[in-house]
Amino acid sequence: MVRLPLTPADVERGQRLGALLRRARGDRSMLETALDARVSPETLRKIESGRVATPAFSTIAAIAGVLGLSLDEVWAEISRPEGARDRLVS
Amino acid sequence: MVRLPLTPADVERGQRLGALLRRARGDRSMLETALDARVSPETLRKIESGRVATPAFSTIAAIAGVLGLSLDEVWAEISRPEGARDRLVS
DNA sequence: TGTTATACCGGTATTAGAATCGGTGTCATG
DNA sequence: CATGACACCGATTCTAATACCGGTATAACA
Repeated sequence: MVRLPLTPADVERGQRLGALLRRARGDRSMLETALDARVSPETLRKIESGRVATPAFSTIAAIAGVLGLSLDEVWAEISRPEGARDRLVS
Repeated sequence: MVRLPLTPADVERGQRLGALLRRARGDRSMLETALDARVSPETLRKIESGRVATPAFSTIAAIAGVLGLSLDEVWAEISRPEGARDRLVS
């Protein structure tokens, strides 16, 4: 294998990331947020909808900067499914 | 255009990111660090040598986690070239 | 109604990240 | 000297991120 396909864990983490960003955006315009972060509105929409599982570090950093989010907190949130519902393979 | 090529600014930021990670790794083994972060040793080497300009958020988060780095501080360091006054490891 | 603005979606194009392989250099230790 | 363990490099493979396009839907408003 050369470029491993996304694992289900990757996909789920991407969905949590998207949901988090959408919540944090609140009632702000998606268009304005994307332009402020200097990313394409399509890219922001795909990330928010969970269709981009592993976006670039710089992309997330730019969006988080616009939304006033801490990258450390974002990572902590999405890497452990909140609610402490750890359903890993035992 | 469809997928914009990397800008010189992207490349330079990638190089700063790599240099920062390498300094933070200190005398730790590159192999051990990569395995702990669950990334390929080649990937870590490419990021440290600045040959991967825009790595994935999850990749950097995993490496930073192993090295005990704050993602917010990493981003702050590499996104402003002027403040390149890194006196972490001398 | 028609217009405007935003969000959403499928399809597509193109670059780039992530990983493997094979080989080289080095340094320690047997 | 030989061997083993890392680090490094170039080439290659293959998937995924980013972005643009055309179209649809919806709501606000003149």
